[in-house]
Amino acid sequence: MRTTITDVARHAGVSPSTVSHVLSGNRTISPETRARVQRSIRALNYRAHAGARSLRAGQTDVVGLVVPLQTCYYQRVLMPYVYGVTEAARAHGWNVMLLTATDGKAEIERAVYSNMVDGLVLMEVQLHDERVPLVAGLGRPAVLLGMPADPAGLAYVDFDFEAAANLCVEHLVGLGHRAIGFVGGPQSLYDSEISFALRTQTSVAARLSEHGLEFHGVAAEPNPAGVQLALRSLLDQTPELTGLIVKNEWSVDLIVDALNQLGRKVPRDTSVVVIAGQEVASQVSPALTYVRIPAEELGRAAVELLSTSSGDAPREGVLVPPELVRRGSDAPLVPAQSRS
Amino acid sequence: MRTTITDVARHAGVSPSTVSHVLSGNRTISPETRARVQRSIRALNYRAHAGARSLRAGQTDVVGLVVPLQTCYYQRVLMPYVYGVTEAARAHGWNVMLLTATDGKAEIERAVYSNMVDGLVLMEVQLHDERVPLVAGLGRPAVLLGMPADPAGLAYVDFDFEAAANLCVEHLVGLGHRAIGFVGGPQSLYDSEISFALRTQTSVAARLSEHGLEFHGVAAEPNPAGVQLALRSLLDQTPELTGLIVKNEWSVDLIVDALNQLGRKVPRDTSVVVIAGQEVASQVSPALTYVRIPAEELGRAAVELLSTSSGDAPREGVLVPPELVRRGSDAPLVPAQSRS
DNA sequence: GTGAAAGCGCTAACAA
DNA sequence: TTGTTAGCGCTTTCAC
Repeated sequence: MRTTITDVARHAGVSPSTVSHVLSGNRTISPETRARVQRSIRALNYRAHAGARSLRAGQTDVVGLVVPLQTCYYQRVLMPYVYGVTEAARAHGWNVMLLTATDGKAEIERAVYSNMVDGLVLMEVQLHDERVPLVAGLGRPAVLLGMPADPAGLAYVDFDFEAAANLCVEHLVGLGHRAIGFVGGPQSLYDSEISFALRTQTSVAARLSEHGLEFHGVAAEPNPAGVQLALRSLLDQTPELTGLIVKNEWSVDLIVDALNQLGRKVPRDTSVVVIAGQEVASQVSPALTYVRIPAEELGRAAVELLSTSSGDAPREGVLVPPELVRRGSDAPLVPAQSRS
Repeated sequence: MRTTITDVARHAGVSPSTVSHVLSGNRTISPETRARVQRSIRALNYRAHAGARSLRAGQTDVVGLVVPLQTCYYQRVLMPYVYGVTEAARAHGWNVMLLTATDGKAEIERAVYSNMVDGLVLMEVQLHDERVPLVAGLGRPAVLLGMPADPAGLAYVDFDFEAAANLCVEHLVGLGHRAIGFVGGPQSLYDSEISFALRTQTSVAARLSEHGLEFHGVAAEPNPAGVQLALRSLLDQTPELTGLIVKNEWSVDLIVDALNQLGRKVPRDTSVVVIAGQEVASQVSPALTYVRIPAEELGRAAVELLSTSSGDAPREGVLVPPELVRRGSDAPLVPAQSRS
């Protein structure tokens, strides 16, 4: 049998409402009574029934985390976001329910309409994401972890991939490079219009063009063969490339190898700058110059924003600015004829 | 205002109990009434209030997934398990609540005693895990995703790491290798007695000893420097090694490189066999001979086991047998003097 | 085949 | 400062 608030009340010799108020703290209780009740709570190991509480209070203290897990190979990138979200949620006294929306909208609707969650955090937001208008119409606090083309009045948090792309271009151009290539994620990311993938690529192209430079990009599938294929095709078509911007979590540990196999030394022949999460970038040897995606912080920020979005005012987005860390895979351009 | 069962009843011109029975299906309802009610449900977009239902029914249809996320660098390995668990849970009509037990037992107790979850799946089980006796005493269905020293009557699912270790040893011995080294996970895994880490290492040592061979093992920290350091120290102490068994998710993509840098070609000088999840092993170039850890299947199996553990009978464990896949990083031993 | 009504455990408005 | 009580939305026994 469950321990109920009535059990505690009986044990402490008070009424249930007194116990309730000791718990919630919104009534002045005499110190003695409070102490006695708390002792009983401890003694009986009492916890309020979450269902009853949510029925009565109309809120659950649960955040729904919507993660489309079907993109299997993307999983290793997702975990730090999840971690950030759950940590921040706990700090607010909230629990996290995993909504792996393979059926897309249905699961979200169910969770909200059946009052299982108070609010939502959406991960893996696409540029044109059908979940965004759906969630916007739900009338619940919701935060997008990723920037869509139209946030529909929802708050969002994202890494500033445009600025990151620009930073990479400026860095390489500043080192004298004029022929700069781009290695992007798997084609499927672009097909499904995953927000960051498109934004990064577009910005690289735009900023190169501002410098009067051409854009040379490839998509690389998430495996060794795919990366090698992509690199080869890129360098076959444009052998004069001396700078490489890489936004592809799966190629990071392969890129230097692949370049070596194509007869290019890093950074002597080719400078490489990577945009990636820390856990990816820091695994690699030799250390790569990179722009870190602060996944965990982004997850945290999403929950913080959620805690603010109870109001009805349409919320704006937050873009976290990038920072470039030099780690030795980049070097000033040396004219070909003067190389040792 | 929420849509309630009473709203639906009114809309359909029946009583709430009729609606309830249409939903649950445990009463014979005339086809016309059923159709009318279902139309109303559809029309009003009705979903039962999860809290009310759990209050009344005494169950939540929620599974608590206990993931100690604090071991940050371990995150990339965890996701496939999470995926398997959530998929299988959905198939049972269950939701998944993420319990990132940084405070260990407190969060588990809270979730159970406040009736937020019907059952538990524990990940990252340690050999002597304080959560195991705790959960065993909770009287709720629970499954361990990992084998502890004493399951305390709880069901568990795990990969058969002993068998995997044996398989690796036998394979290398079968190829003629007599000096075989072992590269294990970070020291912290052994310190916290993470079950699989200890079991693997112990089994490798035991099986080697059965063949009259010595055990030479190192722990490697999860970064390039750590792996190189570990390998160097291993090969400094035992330069005659020609076979290497690797159970370290972070070194997989570094091991061949590191061996090259130490002047050893794979598989000519050194044969390498890896125990790792697919998403790790398949990312590497050149392809490594490996024993795949079927993380997703293990997650699924845990939930299946949970669906069976409603009974009170103490449950037994399931060990999933390993399989070795040859991919080219191993070769028969060639005596040193006959090498080209 | 269907309806009325009690009660799951909790909170808060109302009483004292 | 504390107790009494109604009712959140649902299921299910009991009655018809």
